[in-house]
Amino acid sequence: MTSSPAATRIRKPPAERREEILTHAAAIALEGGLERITLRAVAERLGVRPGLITHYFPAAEDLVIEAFVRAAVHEREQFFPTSGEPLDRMAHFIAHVESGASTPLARLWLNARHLSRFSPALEAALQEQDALDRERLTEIIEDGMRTGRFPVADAEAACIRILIAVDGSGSYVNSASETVHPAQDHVVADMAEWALGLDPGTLRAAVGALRHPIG
Amino acid sequence: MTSSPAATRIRKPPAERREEILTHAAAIALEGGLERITLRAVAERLGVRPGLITHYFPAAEDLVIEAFVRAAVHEREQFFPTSGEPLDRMAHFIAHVESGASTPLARLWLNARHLSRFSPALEAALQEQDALDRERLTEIIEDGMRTGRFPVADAEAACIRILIAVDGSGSYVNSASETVHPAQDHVVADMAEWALGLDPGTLRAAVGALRHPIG
DNA sequence: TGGACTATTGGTCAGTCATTCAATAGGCTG
DNA sequence: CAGCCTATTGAATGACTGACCAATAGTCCA
Repeated sequence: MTSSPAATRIRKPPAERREEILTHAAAIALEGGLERITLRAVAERLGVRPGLITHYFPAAEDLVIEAFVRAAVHEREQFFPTSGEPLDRMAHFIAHVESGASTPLARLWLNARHLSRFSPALEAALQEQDALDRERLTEIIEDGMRTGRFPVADAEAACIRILIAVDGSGSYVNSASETVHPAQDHVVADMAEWALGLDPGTLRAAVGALRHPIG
Repeated sequence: MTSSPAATRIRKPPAERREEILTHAAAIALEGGLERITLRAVAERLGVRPGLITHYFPAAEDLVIEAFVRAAVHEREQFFPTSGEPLDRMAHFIAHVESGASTPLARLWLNARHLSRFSPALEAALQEQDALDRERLTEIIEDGMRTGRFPVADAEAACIRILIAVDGSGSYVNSASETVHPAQDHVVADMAEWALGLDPGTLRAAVGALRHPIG
């Protein structure tokens, strides 16, 4: 539509072009899955010839991995607020998961978790990103423990339990059907309450308060 | 090894051949993943020409789906014991998951959950199998509720919570590294205790008793 | 302004995949 | 034992994929 069939060749500084490629590859991965990141698909989106992608990423697998990392890093910012009370930060995290806003990311993780079976390099990248998530979440929990807000004793154990709840409910992200049971919608909040030693309903209330702020 | 290069052509009754194809396809899926089910791969395993597979499965996708179902159905029997006290049956289920015996199946489910993104037919089959698992597990829970062994009120909610724990811990099945935290090894038992309203340690003990029976 | 560096192109190649179809031959039935 | 039915083969096709490489042309610098 926009460009003429034989568009004039545009030459960009390597760093910028590489950036551009990664951005579009990450977008493709989020939209359609990591296996849709092909030299041709990325090239077409950029209005460029496939050979150019090979020039920047001699091994296509590396592009896939870097695109995954980029998407994971970028989306993480949506999850973890930088400041606030530990309970609110936890509620924010859970609200983001339960709202469905994290669906594309959940799909991507499911995708990567499976694909890592065939690619040790992707597996390594995935574990690194996993560790970063654990770090962030553990921080929040430790904050809450310091202030006495979270009665739990072992922050890492709680973190792992919460993340397993997140991954577990994220398993169904590709199942189109409606929720099987109402409990499913709030599993993460419920399990987090249990994992953190909070009174039942504490987190659900905090999550609700986030959605309908009073003041 | 066994067959001569130009083996004589063996003609089998269609039902038997079809069965054979499905069995080998399911084996391939369990070993290397659903995407390894190719006409050529299956044919080679059977000592047969690819065209024959097409003859029985005109659309390759159907073979993949049926192979997945076959593997899922077959493996389910390993999970759910037919008789015994509800607590023991639950413990058996959890022991099977936590022992690592279910690893190949967990990999397969992860695989199918991701692939179902691209195939509505696979997605339907997957949901059907999912429902069967829920049914089996819910039965056990309802049994335990009837006898007063499980204090929980909502069997389906408990079932969903337990399965989410299973799927959540199954997410890491392709991550080669050792366990990050000891809590990870027993998440399913711990979460199940919580979901069923059992005293902490009840299920862990029951699982342990299964592994080291006294009498 | 001219020249060098290299980003970009265009084309090729080998590999994998599913699908299609006419020809072949195994084994049951009359 | 002859003949039919169809399970099975062999080969070709087209659509993908990543990788490779020589030719081309932007853009910056001397």
